[in-house]
Amino acid sequence: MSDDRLTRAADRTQAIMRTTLELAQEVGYAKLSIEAVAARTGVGKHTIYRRWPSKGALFLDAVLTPNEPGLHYADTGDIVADLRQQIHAAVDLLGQPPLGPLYRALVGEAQHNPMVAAALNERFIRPQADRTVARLRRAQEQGQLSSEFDLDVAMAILSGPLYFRLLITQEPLTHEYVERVLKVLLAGMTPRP
Amino acid sequence: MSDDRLTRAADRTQAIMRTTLELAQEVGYAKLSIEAVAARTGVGKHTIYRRWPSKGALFLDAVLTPNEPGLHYADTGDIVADLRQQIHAAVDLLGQPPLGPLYRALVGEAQHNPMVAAALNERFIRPQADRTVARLRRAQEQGQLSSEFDLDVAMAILSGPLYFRLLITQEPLTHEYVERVLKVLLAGMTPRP
Amino acid sequence: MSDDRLTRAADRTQAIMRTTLELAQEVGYAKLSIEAVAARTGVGKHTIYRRWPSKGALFLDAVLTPNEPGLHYADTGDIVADLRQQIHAAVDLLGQPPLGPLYRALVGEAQHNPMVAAALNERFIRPQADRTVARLRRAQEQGQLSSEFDLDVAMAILSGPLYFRLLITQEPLTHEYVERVLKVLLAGMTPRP
Amino acid sequence: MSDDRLTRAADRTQAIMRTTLELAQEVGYAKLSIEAVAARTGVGKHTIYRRWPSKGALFLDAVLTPNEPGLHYADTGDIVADLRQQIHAAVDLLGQPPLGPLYRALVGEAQHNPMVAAALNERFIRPQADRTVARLRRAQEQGQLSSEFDLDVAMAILSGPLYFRLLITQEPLTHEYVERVLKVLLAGMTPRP
DNA sequence: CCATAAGCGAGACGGTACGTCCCGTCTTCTG
DNA sequence: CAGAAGACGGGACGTACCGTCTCGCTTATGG
Repeated sequence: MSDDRLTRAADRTQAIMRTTLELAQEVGYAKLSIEAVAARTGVGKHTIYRRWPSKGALFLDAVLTPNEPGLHYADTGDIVADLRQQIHAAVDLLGQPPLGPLYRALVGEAQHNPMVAAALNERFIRPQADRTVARLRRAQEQGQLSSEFDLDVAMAILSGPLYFRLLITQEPLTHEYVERVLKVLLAGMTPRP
Repeated sequence: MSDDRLTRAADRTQAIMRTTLELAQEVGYAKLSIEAVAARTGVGKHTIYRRWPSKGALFLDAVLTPNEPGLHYADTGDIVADLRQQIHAAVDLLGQPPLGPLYRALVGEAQHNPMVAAALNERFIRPQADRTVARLRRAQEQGQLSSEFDLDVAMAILSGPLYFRLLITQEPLTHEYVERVLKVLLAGMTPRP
Repeated sequence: MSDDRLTRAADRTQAIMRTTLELAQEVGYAKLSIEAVAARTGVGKHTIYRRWPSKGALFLDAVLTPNEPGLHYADTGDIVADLRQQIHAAVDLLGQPPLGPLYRALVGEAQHNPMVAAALNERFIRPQADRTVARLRRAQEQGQLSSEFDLDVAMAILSGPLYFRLLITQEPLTHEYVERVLKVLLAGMTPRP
Repeated sequence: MSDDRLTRAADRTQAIMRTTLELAQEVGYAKLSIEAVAARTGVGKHTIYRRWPSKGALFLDAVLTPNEPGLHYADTGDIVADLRQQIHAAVDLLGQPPLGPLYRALVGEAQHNPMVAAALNERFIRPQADRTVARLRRAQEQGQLSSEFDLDVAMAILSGPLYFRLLITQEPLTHEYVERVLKVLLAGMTPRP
């Protein structure tokens, strides 16, 4: 049956991605090798190359598949509360193992590999950015934000400092930090009386 | 003479770094190899390994040495003008070839290699951050900024969105973009009447 | 109908052998692959493996099937004329393309693959050797050869130098050469007065 | 010292050839792999590829180096005795393990690989053939052979049937067999009264 | 002012992994 | 229901670099 085949193929795909994460956590992305993934999964190398064109593509898939951003963005009616909730969730997700280091490596790889960069954007970055901007726009329409406020930039100000810490200064990503960022953003965000 | 010797050694060091940049621009950092750098420079591999412990360290040196941040931060008395000037300079430097792509690769490498991350911070990121914060502090002391304004976060809000574009969404880095960021930051920055 | 089926099967068998010869002539036996034969014939690999256990067996079949030795050995009554005719025919067959190089490869393969060696003997070598010896025996019985003459060795002296040239020194196989061999053989062959 | 270096290199070369023979005897030439030779010798693959361009070339060297034909051809004054001695020595060498099977494989490889064929001729076949013909010529000059006797063909008649047995019919190579060949050859060789 | 050691180019070396090819087996779907 | 299509685990290919290691050859003082 067709189901069987898909299932079997899917099983292997899953198993390979699982091993990839395992090995990446053990030895780091830099020392990860397709050879080792194949060996540990008990799979021929070709079975991997048939599915992914490069180590980067495999790693991207392995990291993002279990972490596709949820489809909804909380909307309690209170834009500040909603933004706060989201940014803290991001800190929890990216600021610590297991995803943190993997995600850092993924962004690192994206600097060398345009295909990875594009896929990362499409599957992870843009969806979340779009939902954030959409939520902001709703708030603006409801008069919670001044009408000339720059929503795209607001989104970038929420994300940018977080990535700056994560990738550049590599200091620990804390809730306290994003709270401070949020506070500054809010200062310029709320409609002046 | 000792001078000669140092000069000779320095010459080689310079030559190797020059070749490294050349090759990195031709084939990209990922395909750069110490073997190729040695061959093109006309130097034994050992001569490279004697100076740098890894490809990452060599690349970092090659990229940063000609781009150490200047020692001063403009201070015209007008904090807004000064910040604007700096951020536009950063866009000019990082937002286009030749440095742009190299710098992206360098940050990418820093995600896999803690030594590179540390050196990048020490030689490039922190000095500039410190000077920015110092300039902000001066402005605050002069009453141009509200006294409870969060200077570290302000600096991160200037840099973060820039890096977010450069590394994550990989859209072109424009002056118009940083101008918009600056505008939002200023909204929360100036002392409220 | 059963006829159809057999015909269909035979067609495929023929087609596979034809492709095998084609490819062997194009790329040489060493680079011949069952994969390529299957692909070019438009046949599943399994269809080949169902018929032949190995590349060697397939190649043997492909080479020998159109070249099974004829059933008769000329008998004009003149043993010298008959031997001469046969040996020149052998030179024409094996000493030049298309069969020459294929046959050399086949003998080469026989050195690694006992099954091929056995089949080669059974289908090609022994039949011809037997007929040669039989023809010699008839001549001996008719008094054209001295009675204590060693017929098996005579056969080997006719074939051996030919194979020596073909396989070992790899000089061109000429009619002049076998003529000289024949002359020496005849010197020890004819009954001394 | 230069000696050290040469010695070191020669040591490795020797070790690799030794392992090659070992493995060839264990698994056969067909299943011999450069990978396995490298692994068992404790040597990088490149160290083998640096010395030999192919498995065939390596194998040829490994087989022939310890078996270069001696420089002399016995000359007791009795051409028959000398030929007999040589041909029996050949049977002893090629007709049984360890060299027999290896040599068969080598000739097999020569059918696919012109470089191997050429080297085999140059290092093993031609030297012996030349010495045999030279010995025959001496005998002819001394009147032991009829003056119009075909020396090249005589040599081929000594070697050919031996190779015919070894490579084609693959029957055991016995002293009795070559003795019978010799006898027929002698019949046409000696000057007729 | 020469002996000596340090730096150097060259590149061999044991390794690891690459990405590809083909093996022979197995499964699926189609004509 | 035989056969094409091709996925699969496996093994080897030949290549590219890794980082370490001699090896002779400058060359430039320091005894």
